[in-house]
Amino acid sequence: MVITRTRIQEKNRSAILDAGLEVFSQYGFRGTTLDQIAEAAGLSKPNLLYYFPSKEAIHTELLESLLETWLDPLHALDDGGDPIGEILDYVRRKLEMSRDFPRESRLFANEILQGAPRIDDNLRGELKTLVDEKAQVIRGWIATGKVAPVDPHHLIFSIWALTQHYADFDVQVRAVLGGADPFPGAQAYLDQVFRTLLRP
Amino acid sequence: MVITRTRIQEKNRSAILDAGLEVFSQYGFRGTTLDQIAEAAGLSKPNLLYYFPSKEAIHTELLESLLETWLDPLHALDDGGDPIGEILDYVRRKLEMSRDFPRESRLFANEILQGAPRIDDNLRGELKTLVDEKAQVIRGWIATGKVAPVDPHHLIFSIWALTQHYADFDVQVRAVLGGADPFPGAQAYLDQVFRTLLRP
DNA sequence: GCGTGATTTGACCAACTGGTCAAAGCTACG
DNA sequence: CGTAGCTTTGACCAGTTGGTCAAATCACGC
Repeated sequence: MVITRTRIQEKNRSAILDAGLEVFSQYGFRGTTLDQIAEAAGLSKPNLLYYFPSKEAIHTELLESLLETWLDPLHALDDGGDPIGEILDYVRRKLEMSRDFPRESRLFANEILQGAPRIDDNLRGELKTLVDEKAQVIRGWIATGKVAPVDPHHLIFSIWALTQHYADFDVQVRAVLGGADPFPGAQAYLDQVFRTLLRP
Repeated sequence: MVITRTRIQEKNRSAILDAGLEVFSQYGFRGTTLDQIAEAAGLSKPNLLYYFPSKEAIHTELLESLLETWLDPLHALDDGGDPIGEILDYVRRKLEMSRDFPRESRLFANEILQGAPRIDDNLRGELKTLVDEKAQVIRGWIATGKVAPVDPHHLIFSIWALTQHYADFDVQVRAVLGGADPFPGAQAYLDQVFRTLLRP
């Protein structure tokens, strides 16, 4: 079954999703109102509900498309590549996502802070499977002496923490830096951290 | 002016603050209702408002007492101590706070995610001052060759990110680990990360 | 330019929200 | 005891919330 959509539908649906991302990522699901989304999207509230059946539906669609793209960089971690280069590339890609898609990062953070009520299954299923698989790859690299021995799970957590921090805690980081763009410095610092950590 | 309080006041005020911490840290300010707090505290809503003038007042009091204690570990970073030992101790203390006071960490994360509307001044003022001061201490250690050359600001950010991650993203971390306690492993991993990073 | 289906909206609703208030209940102290 | 002041609550209020609906408006192929 193919969903056909007019140009108007295309335009308004994406305006709503963009507005929803903006507001949900700041206030979380419960803290967001349909009126806020409607205003950000430049539509009336009943018009919102012509395109989406409920507030929940907007949030669900955002979360789903987020999860899809969120793990792409980890998927790309290649068993056959140069180990340290692969990991440093992963860090770079994740940091770029924090820079280019901070709202998506915050939407995810909000969901987790609330106890992940809507994506708990995904975390325990798809995510865990993927992480376990990549942890095995890293273990292989360690076994052959190409990477210093580290706990692969905590290594992955630390990459998430360090990169997402620059999106999720952006205001704090910029406040401390006096407003300067943190990303160039972050890139260099993270490179240094993981290079020294992983050198065998 | 000394505020005197009866035992009942003492007990109920702290029950409300505890309940508020529980709910605010999960749903943020806007996403939290007085009824939720009242139920968690085991009081009626009017009774809540007998002890605090408004929802805002509960939140403000929580944030203030949080900020006070949140930076204590950083204050303790001692110019005169053993450089690498001082930094590793700071990491340890911050990780212990994530383990023992995860709700406080999440309350703070929620506030920052929302753009820090209530603590922006504090971030740009007190926090920035303290961080700049400690960054100077670290720069001194680097200059005398006691610590490898790293960007001190990003070093501090990375300590915050790595330790708070275990509180703020607890459900995700445990989902991936299959429910196991992450903290012993985190402690060992973070020790390793900063030891290798900072060794001159 | 006309008609049909897509789009938009004002008016509306019940439930919930933060907050008030007067009256009732309770407690400590003389 | 008794009572003055502390504590608790049911009833209430105005504003907000997610969501509905019928009617009005619009866009597009014929």
